[in-house]
Amino acid sequence: MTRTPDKRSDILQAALELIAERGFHGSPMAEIAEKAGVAAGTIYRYFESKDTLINELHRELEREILSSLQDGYPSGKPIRERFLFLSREILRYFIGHPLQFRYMEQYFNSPYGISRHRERMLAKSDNQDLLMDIFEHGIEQRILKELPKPVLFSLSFGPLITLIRDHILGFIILDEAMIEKIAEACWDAIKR
Amino acid sequence: MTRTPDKRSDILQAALELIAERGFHGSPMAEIAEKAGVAAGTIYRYFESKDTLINELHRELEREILSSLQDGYPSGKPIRERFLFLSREILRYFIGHPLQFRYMEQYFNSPYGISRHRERMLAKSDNQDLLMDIFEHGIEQRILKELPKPVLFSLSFGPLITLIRDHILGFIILDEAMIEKIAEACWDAIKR
DNA sequence: CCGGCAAGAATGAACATTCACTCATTTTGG
DNA sequence: CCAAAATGAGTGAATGTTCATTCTTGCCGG
Repeated sequence: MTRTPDKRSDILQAALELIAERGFHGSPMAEIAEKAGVAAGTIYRYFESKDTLINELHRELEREILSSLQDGYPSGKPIRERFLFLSREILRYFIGHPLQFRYMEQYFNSPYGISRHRERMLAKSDNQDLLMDIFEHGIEQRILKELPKPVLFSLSFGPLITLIRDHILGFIILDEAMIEKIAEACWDAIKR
Repeated sequence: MTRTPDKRSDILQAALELIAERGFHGSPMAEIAEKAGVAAGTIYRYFESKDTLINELHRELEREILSSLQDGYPSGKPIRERFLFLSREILRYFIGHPLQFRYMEQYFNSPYGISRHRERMLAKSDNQDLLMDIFEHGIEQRILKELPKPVLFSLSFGPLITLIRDHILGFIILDEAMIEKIAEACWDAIKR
């Protein structure tokens, strides 16, 4: 852990690294503190509890990922192209950020993530969700299959999650050519 | 918990129910024992440790699921039909067995499952794997996309996992008509 | 048919450990 | 020189596991 003047960031970074590779329960506060180059008690000056730390870290990662996806997004282009852009970018982002992926996975497979998921699904207006927009218009224009949006979502992103995990665990290698083929296969799943 | 003469089964059943809904860490041995109508120490007459209990439960569930998938499998029929059969059956099985699904999910997102996954991926001959057979012949006969088998696997089963979870959490409802459409969408993802 | 008895099964209180969190004390920096 | 920041030993609760003790069962000699 390289010490910086910003202890809060050090703590978040240490938590990310530890939790990504050992899970929430394999990451005691004492160890996070040590990795961050900070005393155990210090964490509680920046985060109310372990739960708070975990949730705030999730929020920060989510923000980073969303902003990375918006970067270079071809708003004006056809639906197919926009969809392929997002699929490719998600694959690339997580392949380049395995810790973030492992953390998010842990998070979503825990009580934290499930309640968060619940909030999102029941939320009236889902902020600026690029994907929902694609699905909405894609169905209207008869380009996409006429399925509920959560189903379209699962068809396109379910495989990506599984594949990224297998890549990170070293079972397969996703190079650029493979990424392209996968994005297109996902498109085939949802297109009419 | 209904008491039966078979304490081992009682313990496994209690563990399944508790862990499925609260996770490994929300399920202390004392509580599993109580739910099984057994004293804490008794569990250790049947299972060496909590880890052993968790792994043996996984094995039993896996056996049940596999045997359920083999039941009625249309061996002689064309590849497309066999694939659709498996997709539908997996959806149906887990929709009818939500505890089993939640348990398996917990398991695969834990150190237990990751090492198990590793074993499987590196195993030479994967016993009688119906799916790998479909992929193998599908590629040969130019029916399926020419992609590595793990990729075909993710494309077909990644979405199912996500969808089953959303169904169990109550976010969507998968009826028979929807199951059919989903299985066909998965087929579109892998077919040439 | 009975009474006692040995062996396995079951019990649950006690133990050791782990871990999130606290707080009296020390260090830092302006 | 003092207020805010940081420290880390200490605390109490939770939990996996053990084991001395109790209970159950089935057998056997009388």
